[in-house]
Amino acid sequence: MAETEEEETASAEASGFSDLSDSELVECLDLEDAKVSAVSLSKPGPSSELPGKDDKSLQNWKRRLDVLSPMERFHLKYLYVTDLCSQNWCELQMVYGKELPGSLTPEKAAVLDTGASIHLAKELELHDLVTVPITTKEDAWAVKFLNILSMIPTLQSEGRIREFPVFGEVEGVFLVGVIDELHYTSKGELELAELKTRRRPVLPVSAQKKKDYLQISLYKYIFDAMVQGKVTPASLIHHTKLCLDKPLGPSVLRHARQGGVSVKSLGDLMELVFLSLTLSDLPAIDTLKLEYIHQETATILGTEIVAFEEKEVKSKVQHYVAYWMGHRDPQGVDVEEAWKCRTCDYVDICEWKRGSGVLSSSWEPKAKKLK
DNA sequence: ATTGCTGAAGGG
Repeated sequence: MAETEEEETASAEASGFSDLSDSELVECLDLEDAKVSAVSLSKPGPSSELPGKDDKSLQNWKRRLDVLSPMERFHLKYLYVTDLCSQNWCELQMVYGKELPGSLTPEKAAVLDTGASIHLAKELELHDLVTVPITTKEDAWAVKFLNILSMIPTLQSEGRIREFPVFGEVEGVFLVGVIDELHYTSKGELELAELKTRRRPVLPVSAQKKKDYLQISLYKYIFDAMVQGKVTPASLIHHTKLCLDKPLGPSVLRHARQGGVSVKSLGDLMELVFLSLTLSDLPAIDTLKLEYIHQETATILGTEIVAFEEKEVKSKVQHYVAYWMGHRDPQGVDVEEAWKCRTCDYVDICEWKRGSGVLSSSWEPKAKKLK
């Protein structure tokens, strides 16, 4: 389907700041007032501050003042693994990122783009990419499932795959992510390898490493659960609200047939994936490896084998999930990590007030344009 | 829309 010039312009704008609808704007502003307002509504106070006087808009107003959990407020049914990782870096920054999408500085975006194309180049070393047009989220998940169905045998026969999709419940929240690389080592162990490209030719500071540990630990946690049959089709459907009876798009069906998979419905496909995951003799991930390379020169800056600490991962996730479920307010960084604010795009709107003893004058406030 | 929805990761 062809797009007109006008439509393309409109969709480009929609990816930026101006994308906020009226209701979303209200929701943002309500962040701090929500609880107070909810209380004041219970008494028949002066209605002059309410917009409109008829029942309908009053009800609307009330609904918006309801204390919604962040999952509800952002209309999320699941989270990305990298959401929790951003949360690990700075929870408030992550929240601002959700509220004001597309506000990265061009400099940062360029570094991310470089990283993304290095990853893409590595992926293309292993396989070709095929574009499959999709129209529904059911189509999107179907393509993900078809990828899994083709990748599992490839891993078992050739010993290496990249960009393996993972999904599953962790501490009450459903997580979706993509494992950078899985391969068997010479010892026959299944190793997860995560490549991190860096702008400067130096190893990351420990805060960055911790975030990367969390990322690959979550991947292992979810992957292991998948191959152990703990991620069931029922759980997947429950969290994603996929419609099994919605017919798959023609391009998806054609792609499936070309890949030798004869399925008619999404339900069929999910059952096949479940069987393939659990009956292909896939082991749990044995080792977690992080590799840091310099973007410009591809110099290896360092390689780390990370120990999987299940209890630590779980308790971290519990803490993060408490925010998403609305059990606690979001937090900014501790004073010791205030250096992170120096490169934060939201530094000039951030309301995180340092606790004891740090004056805002020592913060060299740096005006940054949000775009 | 009196309403709905998601490529994930990309680096600091």
